[in-house]
Amino acid sequence: MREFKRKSRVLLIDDNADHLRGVKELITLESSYDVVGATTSANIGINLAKKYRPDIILMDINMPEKDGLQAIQEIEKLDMDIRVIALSGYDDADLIFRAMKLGAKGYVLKTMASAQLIYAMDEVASGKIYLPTALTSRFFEYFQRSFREEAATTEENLLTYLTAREEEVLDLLTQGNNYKGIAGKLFISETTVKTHVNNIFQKLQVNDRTQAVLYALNNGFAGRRRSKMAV
Amino acid sequence: MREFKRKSRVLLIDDNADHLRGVKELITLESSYDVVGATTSANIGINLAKKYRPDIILMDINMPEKDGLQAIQEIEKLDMDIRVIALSGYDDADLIFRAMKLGAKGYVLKTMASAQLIYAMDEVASGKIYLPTALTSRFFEYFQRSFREEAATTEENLLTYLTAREEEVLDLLTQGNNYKGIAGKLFISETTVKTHVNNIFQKLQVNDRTQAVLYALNNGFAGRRRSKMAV
DNA sequence: CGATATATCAATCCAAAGATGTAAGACAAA
DNA sequence: TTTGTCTTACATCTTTGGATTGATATATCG
Repeated sequence: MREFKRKSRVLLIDDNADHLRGVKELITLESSYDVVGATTSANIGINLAKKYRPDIILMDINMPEKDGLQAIQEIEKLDMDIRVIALSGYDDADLIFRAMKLGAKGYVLKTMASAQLIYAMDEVASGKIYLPTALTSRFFEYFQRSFREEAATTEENLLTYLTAREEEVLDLLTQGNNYKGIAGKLFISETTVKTHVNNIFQKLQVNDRTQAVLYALNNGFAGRRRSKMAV
Repeated sequence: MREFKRKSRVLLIDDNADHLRGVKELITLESSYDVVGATTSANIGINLAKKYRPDIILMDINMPEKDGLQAIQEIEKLDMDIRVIALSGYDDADLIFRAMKLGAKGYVLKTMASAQLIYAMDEVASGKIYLPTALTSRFFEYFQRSFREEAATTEENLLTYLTAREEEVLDLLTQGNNYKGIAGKLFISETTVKTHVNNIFQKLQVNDRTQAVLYALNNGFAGRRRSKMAV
């Protein structure tokens, strides 16, 4: 089956013309890839991508004119099943993290052996996501650090002092309910809700419902709302 | 230098006694590791960890009594530089994601060759984070999917209708300020703030400040507050 | 058993928040 | 210049929210 697979079509985007030429030659030597375009401009590259619908894009992400990361984002938005491999001169954890977050299917250093680039392309062409082991380690260090910081602040958590009922009330607060709404949903009177809410304020050491909601969300109160990580 | 390195101390936690014994034998055969403990109970394991301070823990994460993930979390909280490698029978993306998020330094399938387990231990002992390539791919698929969904919902965003000043006001709202606080910080009168806030309510189609804040936080309003991903 | 914690409800009272309408000055685009 | 948007500001009125005090019923725990 493998020998009948059609060649994968590759688009190259790299503002360094020399490097662009080098990579192009390297890939053209590989019988399993066709270079359908090569440009030093991210914007032109995006247009070429729309036009030629390559299978894979090798994208330099350290470009002055337009940020390669932004270009990745725009290409992903097209939702055309174009797989982007980020090329970079730096093994900066933050860069790796952001590239992968934006949907890059691989991240390869320019200093790496050409065999590794081809291997990455093979893996990505077959639908996998490829990160060199060393970069995977870096990625995870960054990834875990961002959660360790969270965990640290979650240590002493005023939320633990809330009773079960108070948690229910707080949960409804974090959904934007007012007293009447909460009372209706819990089948209790509005004044009872007021009592609970006031007790919550005392325990969380806040002055109003907005602050209570913010405290809850910033301190691991799930509230069935999925959240995010800043880019 | 390598031959002078002291043996790494390993603690095994696996509720399956047979598997526990097998792994113990396997590791004892390796000259570079000492098994300092082996237990079928997560709780006992945590206590052993405190007592013997192993370098590495191999932790089964599919245990009925106590969740292995929770055990990882507790061990990480100890902050004793104990490196946990998750052992699991399943290559479930969500399990991998949560284990790594909680600080596991590796994730190895029980079905994998023993050589791979030893390799993972070698890598982790040397300070790296190790995930088999296949699992790395799974992890990233999960990782990227969680962001794609975000991007999708952020498409049509009522926040874009806000003026610059309104965004400033909303930002202060998401920090728990009341009218007086916002007026003071922006050097404008309280009535002006009221005007802005009311306009914000109209544009975001909400009824009160809490709902406005929730809308902002759930729709990519950065608000200089780092956020999280639910476990 | 008595002490304590929780959940329920009510009556006040004051402050804060929200709705609505109006309007003036700045500024940019048509 | 005119038009429109944005920012500022005020007055008025209604509703909601928050603080406080006190009361009752029901568990749970020692």
